[in-house]
Amino acid sequence: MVAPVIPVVISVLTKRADFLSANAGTRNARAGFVLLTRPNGGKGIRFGITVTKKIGNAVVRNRMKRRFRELLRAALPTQGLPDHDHVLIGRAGGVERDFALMAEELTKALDRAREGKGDPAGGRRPRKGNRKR
RNA sequence: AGGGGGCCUGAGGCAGCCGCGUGUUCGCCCAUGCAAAUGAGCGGGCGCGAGGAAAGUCCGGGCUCCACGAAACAAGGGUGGCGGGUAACGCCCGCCGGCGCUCCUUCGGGGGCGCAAGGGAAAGUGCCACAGAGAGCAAACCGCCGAUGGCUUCCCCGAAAGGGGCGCACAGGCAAGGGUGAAAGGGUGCGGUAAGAGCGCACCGGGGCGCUGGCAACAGGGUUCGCAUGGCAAACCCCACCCGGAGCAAGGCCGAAUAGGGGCCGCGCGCCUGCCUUUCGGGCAGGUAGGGGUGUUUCGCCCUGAGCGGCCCGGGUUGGCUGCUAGAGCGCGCAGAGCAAUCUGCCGCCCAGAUGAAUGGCUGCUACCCCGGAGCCGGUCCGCAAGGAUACCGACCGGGGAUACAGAACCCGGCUUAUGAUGGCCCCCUGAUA
Repeated sequence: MVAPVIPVVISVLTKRADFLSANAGTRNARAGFVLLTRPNGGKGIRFGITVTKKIGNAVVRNRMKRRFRELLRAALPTQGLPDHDHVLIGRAGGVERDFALMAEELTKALDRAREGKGDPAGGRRPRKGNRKR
């Protein structure tokens, strides 16, 4: 049996199925991002980042992903939920949002997730905007 | 100096802390192994780490697989002045002809800049809207003429017949001018004529045939023809030349849960009833023997009832590895050839290989622009000097602003499109003349 020097092992989500299942987890939305958390059955702390094409072109999306990685790198070893998948979904407000501000927001979102609280149950408001205008 | 335009360059730099991808090297540890070694992980050192467009995916190639005997033809697609460059191109360079603008002119022409898909229209078909009288074997609306023929209440001559004149615009002639149009059957001028017309002449333009120069596109000049034989080929078409298709999700390899397929071996494939079928025989349904599970066994219950077990083989889904970066490579290196594109030789260099996809976070200094300040500094100005002044320039201090377009995804050569600041060069216009 290997005795790990660093107890916290952080790995990256690479399978589409992992992202889809994370969708069913706890959901905490902030101005710049949405945090999804879901227990993964003893696979350690894992994270993933999703930025859709709606956010911008490739340069904007890559920059957002790099900043999110930096946020998670700083926060997960101490504040991450053990044996959970963490998925950050980029929102339009997070493109040039102040880094320190987003770090605070991530801390608060992780705190709420640890308490098991998410945004209102169901998470799916009745869709607006489908009406004919 | 100000304004406008074009081309090129350029794509901020340095440092600190934390962090990422990859290559290499060292160390530690783990797995397999007698060992050598191999593989995985962690840590340290060192090297490298997005673009001029990485973009759009519009052309041309390399590479890979598929198809194919060679070649030709057909079909389909593409290209289209000439020469050169190139691996190749629809790209690039040079030249030729055309058109536009502008300047000069001895009015013949010449210079500069720019634009363009620039083979063939007497091989054929088709089209030419609207406007206009007429648009393709031309036509006659306004107009001009009315010589010739015709008419004439007028005038003149004449005795009359008749003749002449002024007229009319009926026949007729004309296509200069007006008008329409993208385009109206060469242009300008003179002659000519009733009016006109290549009707005649001069020059220009054009067609045919030689000549000279040029590799050629073509140019020059000669001679001849008065010269209707539009435009569109980016409508079909004809001619010449080029092209097999698909793409790194190409292609190759590895392992193999589960389900299904094939082969071999071992055991089993029995019996009864009903139905179908042309036969040897076979098929279907039900039951039963048998087999399996539960259970210590009997009994019972459930499943199965013609297959069960073992070994091997190839294919699919998902995943991993590979292809994957040293090349038509790069160099504001040098020399040579060329007007140039580019090529040749020598020298130097190694410059991303990610795959939910590596460049980020925080901070300081500096670089660009604008505003303000202080006269401690250098110009500058005042003064003989000591010294003073601060409109302007630089340096200094303080504050503010701007930092674009955009992220490799197998790799090259182009094209197109996007793009903020800084330089450099050139052109045009206006103003000035130190």
